[in-house]
Amino acid sequence: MPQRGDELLASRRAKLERLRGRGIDPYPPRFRRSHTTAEAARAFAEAEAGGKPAPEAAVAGRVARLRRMGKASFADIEDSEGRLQLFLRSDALGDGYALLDDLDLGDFVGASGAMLRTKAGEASLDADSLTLLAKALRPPPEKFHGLRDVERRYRQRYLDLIANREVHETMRARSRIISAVRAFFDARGYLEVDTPVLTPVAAGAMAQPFETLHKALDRKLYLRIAPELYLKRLIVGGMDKVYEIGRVFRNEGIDADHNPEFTLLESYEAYADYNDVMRLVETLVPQVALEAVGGTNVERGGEVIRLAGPWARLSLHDAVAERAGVNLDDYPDAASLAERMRSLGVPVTYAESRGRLIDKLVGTFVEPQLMQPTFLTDYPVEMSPLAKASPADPRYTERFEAFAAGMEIANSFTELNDPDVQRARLVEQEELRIRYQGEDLDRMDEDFLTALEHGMPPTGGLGIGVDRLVMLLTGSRTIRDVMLFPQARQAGEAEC
RNA sequence: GCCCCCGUAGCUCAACGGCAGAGCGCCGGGCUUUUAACCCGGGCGUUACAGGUUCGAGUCCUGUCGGGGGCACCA
Repeated sequence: MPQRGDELLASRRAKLERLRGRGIDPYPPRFRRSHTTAEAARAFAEAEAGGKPAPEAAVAGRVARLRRMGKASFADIEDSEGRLQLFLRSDALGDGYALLDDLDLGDFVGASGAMLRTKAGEASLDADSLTLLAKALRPPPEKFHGLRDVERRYRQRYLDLIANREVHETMRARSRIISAVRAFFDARGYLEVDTPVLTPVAAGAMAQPFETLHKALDRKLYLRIAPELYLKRLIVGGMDKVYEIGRVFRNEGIDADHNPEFTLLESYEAYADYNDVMRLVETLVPQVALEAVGGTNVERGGEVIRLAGPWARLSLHDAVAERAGVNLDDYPDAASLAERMRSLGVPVTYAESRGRLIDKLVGTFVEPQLMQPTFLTDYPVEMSPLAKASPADPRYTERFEAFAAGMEIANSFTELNDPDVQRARLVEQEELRIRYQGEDLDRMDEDFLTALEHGMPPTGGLGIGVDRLVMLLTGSRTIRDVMLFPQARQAGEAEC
């Protein structure tokens, strides 16, 4: 099947064969570089400042630009750290200059020589040898406009990385953020653990799971939607402070801040409660920001978001009363609340539970306004089956979610540790799912309930969406920009 | 799952229903300090795919595929 652009590929293949004909291996096994591009430039600048002779260097990278003249040329090569100009002269390279005839943009080369400042003032490597390290058989994206095609940016991320250098910096920031989060928990004596990704019950959150099959056991398994219930088993077992950073999978829609697989941080600390966790979060986020992006202020839509704590605290009840004008206590059941929301113009059906209605109310009137970091606290019990009820008012729980830039970034509660109450709450959720969503999936994790019956100490738990934290700290507008290989949107699977 | 928008050269983009174009890239030639190098010459294309309307379709219509945005879903 002939492809478009065949001539371009044929031209590169012809060069490949010519090189082989000249006894040049287009894919040599190694090249020893003495400096990265950035190191070479730095060493040169230091030598100049100290009045020392220009350093020798062996550098390597991908040819990003090529300015050919008759007997002298310039090639800009790129590695992960930056770009360096090679000054290639016929009299310095001798026969090696002929390599330029078969060199294309995108090829990898190595070069050695002394650093030199050109007439135009650019630090360059005055090459006395030039070696082909890998021939590129396909052309790189256009050098000036870069790669704009969103589909290819994500599906062929390597092209995006070649053409759009800022992607490298976002991913480095992501790596620094995760390292800083680890360092934060490690320094506080938390143990990092790994719990199962393949699980017999899709529990710990409400999302739809991905299913798979274990052949030898002939058993259906689910990719985890949250590590929560396993981490609590560890608290039961006496591991008092644990955390996990791992991938979870939710079979739900894809949009600017949802991807089917994403990275979730969860931590649990025995003898802590949700107030302790609030202090943890408002310490963690600014500290990570400082270490990973160099400051605690980030910009979002022209507004400066100040991450330094302490953060605002606002009860969900008061937030809804203030911003939606609805006193939740006046609408104790789903039907009356749905009626009230309709009068506010919120599109609701009567086939929604009270918890879901409140969630919609908060999502419509409260969350989008929470630009500065805010803890929204004391969620209604219907929305929080794993959280301990407030002793002062059992209609609410000791739970908070943290918002910044209008985005949920953390969820936490004083964990429910009464096994009988926990069972009753989970049974209630099962009934709601069957009644409102027609879901027949068994979500009861009996082993977890057994663990609770062995006794779990009072515990404060936390979940943070790591990708959203990276979005917040890097100013990214979509979750796809902070994940290297986001899921393509793709319409539903073929029906037949 | 629903609604709206988009798909043209390798890349970035033009083209009133009337001969498919430009810049970069690429190919040939020139050039020993360039910076999106420059100069001369060359369009390299199944206009996503399949049908339809029309004298004539990149453009209008239907469907399919892919993408983007919004809604729904995500306790």
